[in-house]
This record gives sequence, C-alpha cells and structure tokens, in this order.
Amino acid sequence: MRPTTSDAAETLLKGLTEPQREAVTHQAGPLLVLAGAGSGKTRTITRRIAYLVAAGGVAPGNILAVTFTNKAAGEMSRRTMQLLTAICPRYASAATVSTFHSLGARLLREFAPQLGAPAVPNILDTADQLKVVKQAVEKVGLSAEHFPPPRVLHTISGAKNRLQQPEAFAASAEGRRDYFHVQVGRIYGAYEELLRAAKAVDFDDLLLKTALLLRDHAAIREQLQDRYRHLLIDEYQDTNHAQFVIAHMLALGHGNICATGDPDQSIYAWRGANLSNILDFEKYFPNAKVVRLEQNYRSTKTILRAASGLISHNRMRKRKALWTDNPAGARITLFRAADEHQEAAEIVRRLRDFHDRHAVAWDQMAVFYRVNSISRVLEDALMKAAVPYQIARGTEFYARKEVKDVLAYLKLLANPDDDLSCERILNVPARGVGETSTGRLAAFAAGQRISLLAACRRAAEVEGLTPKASHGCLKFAALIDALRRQFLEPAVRSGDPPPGPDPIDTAAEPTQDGTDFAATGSPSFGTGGNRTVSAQAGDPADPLFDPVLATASQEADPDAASTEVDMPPPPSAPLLRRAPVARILEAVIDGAGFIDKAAHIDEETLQRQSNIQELINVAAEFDRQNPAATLADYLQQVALVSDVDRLRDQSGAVTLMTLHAAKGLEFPVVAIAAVEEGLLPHSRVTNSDNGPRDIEEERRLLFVGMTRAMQHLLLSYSCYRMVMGRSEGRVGSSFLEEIPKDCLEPVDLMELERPAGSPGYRDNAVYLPRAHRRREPSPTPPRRGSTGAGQERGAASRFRSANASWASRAAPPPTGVPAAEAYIEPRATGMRHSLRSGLLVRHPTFGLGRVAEIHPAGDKTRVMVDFQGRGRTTLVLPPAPLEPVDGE
DNA sequence: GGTATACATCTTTTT
DNA sequence: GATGTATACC
Repeated sequence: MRPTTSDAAETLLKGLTEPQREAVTHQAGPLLVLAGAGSGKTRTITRRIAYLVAAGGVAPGNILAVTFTNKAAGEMSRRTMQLLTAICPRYASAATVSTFHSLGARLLREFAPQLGAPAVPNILDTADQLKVVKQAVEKVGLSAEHFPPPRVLHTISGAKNRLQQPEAFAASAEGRRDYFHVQVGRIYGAYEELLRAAKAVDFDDLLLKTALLLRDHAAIREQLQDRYRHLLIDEYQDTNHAQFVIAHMLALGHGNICATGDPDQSIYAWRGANLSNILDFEKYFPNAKVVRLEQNYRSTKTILRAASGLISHNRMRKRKALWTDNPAGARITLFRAADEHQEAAEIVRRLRDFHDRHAVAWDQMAVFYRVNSISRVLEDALMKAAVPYQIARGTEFYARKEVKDVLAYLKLLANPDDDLSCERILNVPARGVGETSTGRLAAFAAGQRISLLAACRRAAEVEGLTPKASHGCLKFAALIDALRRQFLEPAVRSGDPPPGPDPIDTAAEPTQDGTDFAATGSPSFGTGGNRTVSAQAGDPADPLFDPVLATASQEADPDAASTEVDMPPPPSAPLLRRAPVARILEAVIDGAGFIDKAAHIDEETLQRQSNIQELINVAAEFDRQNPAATLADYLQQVALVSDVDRLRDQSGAVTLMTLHAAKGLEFPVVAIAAVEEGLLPHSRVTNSDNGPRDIEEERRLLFVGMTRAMQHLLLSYSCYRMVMGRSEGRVGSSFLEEIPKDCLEPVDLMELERPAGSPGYRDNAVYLPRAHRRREPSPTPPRRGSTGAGQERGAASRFRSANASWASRAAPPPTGVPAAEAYIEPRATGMRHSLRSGLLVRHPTFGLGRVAEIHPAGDKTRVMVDFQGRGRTTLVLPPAPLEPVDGE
C-alpha cells in the first residue's frame, strides 16, 4: 500500500535540523544551500531528491543531479534509491546523477545528428591534447620552444571554459595587441581544425559544446528543460563559466535549480572555476531562497577550531561560523621529521598504532598530500610496514602506453575516421611502418580527403612506400576490417529492410555504467523536428534504433545511400553489435598480437601484459554491470574516469590521495604529509604574480584536507626532502602558524638527534616561523644541496625569504574599504560601481593594473587601465573580468 | 626503418 | 626519478 504523502514526508524529514529541513522541503524555484564542511550536505541533497519525488510528485526521471566525480554520482544515486525504496518501492527508480562532463558527453552523442557532430567522438586525455597542440603549433609555423604546449593548452582551455571559440579569442587578442595571445589564437584555430578532422573532442569541449548546444538550439533546450525539471548541482563553488551556462540554460524557464557548495572549499580556480557563480547566485536568481548549513557533524571541536583559525586568514571571504556539538577530541599532532623517509615511517607507525591499539580499521584512515610525487615515499613506508593501502590514481592506469594502445584499437573500431587513434596504433605492435611511411600515408590521405585508415587500405597507391611498409599497412587495415566485420553489422544495401533489433547496438539508451546513473524510463530522443536519417541505417521510430550510430554511417560515407557500390571491405553501415567489451578486447589483443608468446619475457613485458590483462578484467566487470552498454558507452566511461572513481569504500586499506581528490570525503583518521612552505602553499603560487588570490586557494586546500578528519588529524613536514634527486632544505608551512597553537601538539622527531644543550624544537619554535619574521629577508636565495650545519641555516633563510614575501603581500591595505567587501561585489554587472580610478585591479590575462579613467555609459562603460608592462588598455565593462586587488 | 642507449628536462592540483 | 628526445648502431 502506498504511504500517504505526509507519511513519506515525515520519514524523509526525520532527524534533520531546521535549516536542512528548509532545504529539503523547498519546492519550486531557485535554492542556494551554503553548506559548510561536514554540515550534512549530501544527506540533505539525497533527502531533497527523495522528497521531491515522494512529496512533490516529481518523477525521478525529471530530476538531474550533477556531482563532481562519477563516484559521488554513484553514491548519491545509490543513497537516493535506498531512501525511495524504503518509503515505497513504487518510487524506486533513480534520478539522473552525473558529472558535468559525463552529461555533456551523453548529450553530445544524443544530439549528434542535429549537430553534425561525430557519433562516437574520441575523447582526448591531456596527453593526447598536448600532442595535438604540438601539431597545431607546428602547423601554423611556430616553434614549441616559444610556445610550450602545456602553456598554450592552458590558454586554450581557459578560452573554452569562457565559451570563447577561436575567432572570438583571436579577435580579443588582436584587440589587446598581445603577441602570445595573438599567436595562440592562430594555434587554437589549427587545434580545432585537427580535432574536427579526427572526430575528436577534448575535456573542455564536453562542456563548451554542450553549453552552445543549449544556448543556440532553442528546440533542444526546451526539450531538455522539459526532461530535467529539477536541477541539483553540487560543489557549485567549483563550476566554471561553461558549466554555469549549462546550468542556467537548463534552469531557464522553470527556475528549479538547487545549487550547493561552500566558497571556503573552492580549490579549482586554476582550471577556470569562477567563485562568483556561487557568490552572486542571488543576483542571477533574485527570488532565490538561501539556506545556510553551519553546524558541523563530522569533526571534533579541536579539528574544527584549527581549520576555522586557518581559514579565517583568508581575507577575500564571506564570514561564516562553523560550529559543532561534537566533543573536543584530541589535539592535532604536528610532526617535524628529518627527512621524508622518517616522516613517512612515523605517519605509518601512528596509523598502525590506531589500528593495533585502538581498533581503527585501515579503511577509516587516509593520507593526503599536495603533489602526487609525495605518494611514492608513503607507499614505500606502507609496504615496508605491511599496511594495506589503496591510492586514488584511476587515470594513471588508463594513461599507460599499452592500455592506451589497446583502447585506440577500440576507438578506431567504433570510429574509423579517428585518425589520431589510427596513427597511434598503425605500427603498434611493429609492422614496419615508421615515421616516414606514416607521413606519406597522411599526405596521401589529406590529398584524397580520406581517413588514415582508408589510406592504409590503399597503401599500394601511395608513392614512396617501401614494400615492407606497404605490406604492413595492408595487414593493419585488413586486421581492422576483419575486426569490424566480426563486431559490426555488415553493410546493409539501400533497399534492404532495416536490420533487426537484436544485434544492433543501442547506444542512446542511458545505462547504469558507473558514469551516468540514469532514470529507468528511457529518454525521449529525436522527437519532432528531427530530420529522418537515411533509410539504410534503420528506423528512428524503432526504440532500438540508434540515431547516434546511424549518423556514423553518414559521416563515414555521405553518399552511401545513393552510390552504395564500391569498396566492399569497409562496412558502410557501422552499426556496432552489442558484443561484450571484454570479448572485443580479447579479439583485438589476439589479432594484433599484443601478447608476446616468446619464451624469454623480461620484467617490463610481463608488467605490460598484466596491465592488458587487468584492462580485460575491468572491462569484463563493466560488461557484467552494464549488460545493455555499448562500445561507445564503454569508451566514454573510460575516458571520463576520475582519480577517486576507482577507490573502494570497504577496501580494508588506508587511502592515499591528493588534497584536491579528497574533496567531499571524510575519514575518522587523516594525516596530511609535507605541509611545507613551497609545497603547501606551492612555490609556483608563492612565486606567481597572482599573489594573495592563489595563496588563499592554497589555504583553502589545506582547510579542505583538515576538515575531512573526524576524530584524529596528523600534520607533518620534513626538514630535508629529495626533490629531483637533490636533497633540499625545507621548513614548515606558514599556514601552520595560522592554526591556533593550543590545537596543536608538536612532536619533534629530530629531538633525539639534537646535540645536548642546543635549543630544542619547542623552545626555538622552528615550526612556528613567526620568530623569523622580524628579521630582514635574505637578499639572495639560499644555496641548495649543501651539507651539514650550513644546510640548516639555508633552510631557515629560505623559509624566511619565502615567508617575508608572502607576509608583505598579505599585509592589510593601507586605506580604503575592507577587501572582503570589494571582492563580494558582483563582477559581471555591478562591478563598475565599486571601481574607482587609482584602484589596483587584476585581469586574468593582463595581470595587475591600475584604473586610470572610467567612462560610465550604461551597458558599455569603458575603463582605461594601466597594466604593468603593457600600458594603457581600454576595457568594456560588463564582460571585462576585472578584480579589485587589495593591498599593494 | 627500427631499436637501444644516453641525456636532458621537468614536477601542482584534474574532468 | 621518470619520461620523452637525440643519437648511434643494426
């Protein structure tokens, strides 16, 4: 019997605080939940989704929740489902829970026909992107020396996140006469050209293209607004402009958008996150309800007080009071170790102590660090102590060469136009097709306007190819074609009846594949206004017909329907059979000869082979969990795994991860290693001209790490650390002195080695750098790599200078309004009101500048700014992203 | 054209 | 300390 609405509501509100209840019961219209660390945010969101269904009568299929990782999506989906099942099994279908990137990938595939976009795009990882950028740099006649691909890519990525396409980017670069940006504008154009030709998209495209799809196609936008009538977006403080546009486009009309987040936990500004998305939420949605969750249920009073003390040093910040009813708990242990080995060993010793003497399970403990390289020494120590551990490095596995090679075969099978994948594996395993041959083939392909794979089939016609190379190409093409024949439907002649449903791939059906947790009801696609896709490919009315793959046939061979005659080997209707991915993988590995059956196998080959085996195992698991999934689904899922996605909760192992990856998680025991000046805050930040802004993000990073801890927190640093082979003198992070002293229990592991009579750790307060502050900063950087006592001095002065420059930046502004207020001013429209001439401002690309003149003119207010080293520049004000800078 | 070796160059954080 | 690149040799 279905419970009454009030029964269900009652159940869902049980045990909630008043603010949480408000968030859960808010019905229609925009809602902003400002949720402090550990304030029960996830609980509130899952209850809210369930409440919308149970009490609000919203169909689960009409709810879209966006989370930060696939793991979080899975978690939220599971918990919501649990709630709904508990109330009434009748409700038990999940809402769509997805990351922005997965959502984008899925929508782009769904609407590929309308967009003329690739049906199975190759989603590039960062390494792939860098290769393409490098090609693009060379293509426009520049050198990678002057235009380092990482820097260029970062610039392009920034443009994409602001929805700036090559033309717009180039135009704005021209306008400001910035040589680097003007050239990047050209590279950006070439880069896009290369991606388009290879039917590839990068991570940023998944957002940019989705934002444009929604912005520029009214019919699609309305269709999706109707599909997703309630929107919930988590970690809103870390959304960038593209994500902001996607959210707004979806929420347009119904306005049912619930954003949750915490400005103090914004740690992704470096990849385009725009804090004003959350800070100005009420400006974008003037009727928004705002709920604040400030009671912390996670941490002890001590941990919370320490974290609050730290974060209170951020001046560009809305004041917020986190409090807790939890017990005071133990003090935070702060280790100072001689070197990273001692540090790691001591962390592990403490963890073992918790485990052995206090019955804390291994999976209740985690170690965080700022940079991945720290994990190595921790792993060694854990291994030595026989402590089980897991490490959040999901992407690393898929970045391995042999894994990428095998996956490239799958990509090429799914999309024969994927020249990047084709080029990657053409000679893997070796077939006698070297660089020169590949170049000739590519030139031939370009001349004939065919894909690289097609060029391989016609290798005999390519001039200058050695017999060996030509043979290799033909062998390769034959292999791919054989695999396609085996796993794809054979070409269907025009006039033949549409293929039957059973062997046809049905990629459009969302699946529970660990990437998207979709509603059980199948989404409506291809409704009114759709052009009919060519008859040979299938019937759009057939629920099993896949419009995505149907277009693949069109893309591959636009004239197929009319001139279906020549070239028998390539199937012209590449409808993928729904074969288990693991089986396709095995066929690829077997056919290509990845497993070398030679008698003598060295260590490295063995490792490679076991990685390939692991790939098959993971794929088999994917097949088991997603029986309806297609090859395209698999490739999408694999491309979008995040580092934490592969972590298991009941692992029985200590978890290692970066501070960035730790967001949203919690552990009873947390250790944060290498809390050192230069690492946290990172030297790239302390030395950057972006000044206090970046330092504050580093501080938030430590804040995020500390607030993951429930019962016990350990912080540590080393006095010497191997960096790039050399031993470097190090000192504790300046952030450590911002933690209230009585929260800390300093432990000096070097104490034993201290010569009798010399000042001890606690006495001379080396870990508290304040003592050094008053001295003059050393004018010359300390030498590194020296030994003995000299190194100790080197470490101290190194710290002193780093700290001095940091301290001077953080000094309070001499006059004027408090910085916090200026910062909270809206950037987009209201900004001009808080500008005044003489104000120091920051522009994301121009850097620091001083306002010279302001010419108010409504929407087109112009501001003249004197930028450092660039001279006077005119900016038009709503769009110009100017930030006031506090201090000097 | 393929492969092995030395060497040089970075190292933030990630979907 | 590991990855890519340049060079030499097969």
